[in-house]
Amino acid sequence: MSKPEIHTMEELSAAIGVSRPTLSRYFQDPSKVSKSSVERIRSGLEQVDYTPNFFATRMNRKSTGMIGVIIPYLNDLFFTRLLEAIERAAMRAGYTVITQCSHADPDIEARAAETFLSMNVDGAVVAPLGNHSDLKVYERLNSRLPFVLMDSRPARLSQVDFVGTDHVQSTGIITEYLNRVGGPPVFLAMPRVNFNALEREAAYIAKMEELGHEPVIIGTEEVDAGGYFEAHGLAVLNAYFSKGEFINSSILCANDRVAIGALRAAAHHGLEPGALRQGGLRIAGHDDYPLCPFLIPTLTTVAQNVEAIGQAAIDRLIEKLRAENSQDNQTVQLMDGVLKIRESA
Amino acid sequence: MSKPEIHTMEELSAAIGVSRPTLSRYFQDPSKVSKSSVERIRSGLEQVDYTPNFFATRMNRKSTGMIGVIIPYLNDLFFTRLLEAIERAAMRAGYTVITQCSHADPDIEARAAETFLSMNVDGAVVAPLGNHSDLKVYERLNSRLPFVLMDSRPARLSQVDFVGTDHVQSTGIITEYLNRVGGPPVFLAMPRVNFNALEREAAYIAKMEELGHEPVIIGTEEVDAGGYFEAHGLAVLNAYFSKGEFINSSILCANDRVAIGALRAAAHHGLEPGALRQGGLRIAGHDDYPLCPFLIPTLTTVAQNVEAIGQAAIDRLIEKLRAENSQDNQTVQLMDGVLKIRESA
DNA sequence: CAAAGACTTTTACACGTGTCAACACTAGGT
DNA sequence: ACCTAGTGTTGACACGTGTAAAAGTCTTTG
Repeated sequence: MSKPEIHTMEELSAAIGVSRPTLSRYFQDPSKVSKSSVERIRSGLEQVDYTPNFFATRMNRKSTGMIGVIIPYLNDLFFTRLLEAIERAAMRAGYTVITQCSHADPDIEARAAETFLSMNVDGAVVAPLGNHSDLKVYERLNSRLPFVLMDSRPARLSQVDFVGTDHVQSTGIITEYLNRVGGPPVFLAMPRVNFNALEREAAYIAKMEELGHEPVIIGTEEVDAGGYFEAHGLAVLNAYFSKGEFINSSILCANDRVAIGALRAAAHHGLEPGALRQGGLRIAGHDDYPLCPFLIPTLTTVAQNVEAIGQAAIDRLIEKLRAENSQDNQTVQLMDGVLKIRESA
Repeated sequence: MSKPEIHTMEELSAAIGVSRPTLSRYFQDPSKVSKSSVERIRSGLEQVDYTPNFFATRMNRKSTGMIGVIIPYLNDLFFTRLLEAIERAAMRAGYTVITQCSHADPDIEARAAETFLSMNVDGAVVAPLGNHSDLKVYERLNSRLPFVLMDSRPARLSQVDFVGTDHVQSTGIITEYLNRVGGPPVFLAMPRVNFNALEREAAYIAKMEELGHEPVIIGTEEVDAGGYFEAHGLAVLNAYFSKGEFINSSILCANDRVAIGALRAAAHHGLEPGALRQGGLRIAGHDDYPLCPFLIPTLTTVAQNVEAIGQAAIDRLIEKLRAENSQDNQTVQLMDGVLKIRESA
């Protein structure tokens, strides 16, 4: 571009004849400057190429206007939906989101937390890694910042705000549904990489006992799935189907990605899971992964209210950082899951 | 934690009896400080809670060690794979990646670019939004920073480095394959939201003419798909299948997400696309979306070498920012696609 | 024992902007 | 023309760290 580059407010001040502090106030809130100055500055800015330095502006402000978010994986549409919900909510509230992905590595997660602290973010929202994460990282963030945990909750962490799905409810309704339409379901677990895996397992067991049935859990063993839940579901069920087991069962998968593998295993063995088959194979999932309506058959599942979880996490965070000194109590918000009945069960 | 918090190097200097400039050098490169001091600092740091202020450290350094990345969508596993590849490559090279998602909004994309400029990032990598993006944004970044475009390339943008897939080659080999095993394929287009959509269309047409066949393109019309490629493919093919059209054709989808919708449409009409059917319906995609091996049937496609694209983008960027003053020429790197033959075609 | 060398510390200034108190200015009313 | 109120501007200091030159200290070498 042909516009001359200007790098500091000082230069800009000299160029358009308005004092530097006035410019500073203009960039923060134009209404704090007289109309005549606003006009002069605005027309001046059209002649030159200038944007305030990001670091200098954040350095000695009380608030940086930034919220740090840590997500465990990116290659999972559930987390990307959650992230989008959070970014939208934060944007509406006027905050900038800085995202870090821990890539399933506790060291990276810890490093990201330190980065947020050194950046003086106004608050942090974290979706925990799971078993492998270092709880001290969360405690440290919680003690120094407005902090909210979401999606999955470490059992032994108290005094930390949490927003997520009520897995007792969500897993409960789908267990009940499967039991009603197809008999007592089997639970196809996923590798216990996060706390939700265990919560859903426990919720399944509780509901089954309430219904007077024996819980049956498969797939807890490690399978070489390369970190892909789909491959895990596929490998586990392939093994059982090959032996002729669970061919006519209702199978509740720990999440939709596992269920995608399960559907594939069924197809591979010529089985057609579905609600229309009387007494036959049924497969259901959990989460309402965006692809569910496009699978073959379309996947019955329980939807997590991702949008609400993201919004609530940001709402709670902002509530905390507005009332910094009030020592309010721990808040736990659990959203209900919604049954999505489709073809597969 | 019980460790006393220290907020400035000055305080730290007083606390452990080492001068502040020495501390500054220690944090940048411990080898620039004598062993005795290193030992003293290290043991001192274990007694207190201190991390250097992120903004202050970046403010008057020549290099911020940060690379800005802009991605159009998050809810697409292709882009998340690309992002992961980039993050890994950047991390290996010692750079911190700042990611911004433009959410398919050119205004957000432009704002993200300005943010990067105001942060003095060392370089920027952008996957363009597509038709709607403002080319001036890229030109501006390119004129002020080491800059690399990836994945999709605006036709009218010259003098900008690019890394992506050679769609003439990739679309060519799958067109040829389909033609060989199932007769001349139809091209199921996707909404022309990005430049790759057009490049693949053109490559398909060229290959068909080379083979002496009439190209047939469907699905260019807007369908109300809510931004989901899967829904687009489903809606378009549902309409044709209902009329009995293309029921025995080879269908090349513009990408795998469209193909997922296409598979669903086939299933909905009781059709079974697959290589094993002589002369029947075949469906293929493009990209090698991670779910391809789990679809029913598993999806034949052309794999983009995502890992290589990410690595090459970072390599090129670093090459540029190391040799800032050398006015080297534009570099365009096109990676070959690899045919992935599975069940669907 | 003195001189050279290797570090370290000190001193001083710089980065670009926020912030507040003190100041200058304009407009309105008498 | 004068005073006051109100608003806008300016000067001065602050934020936390990087950086370079000068001065200091200590160890090693002749």
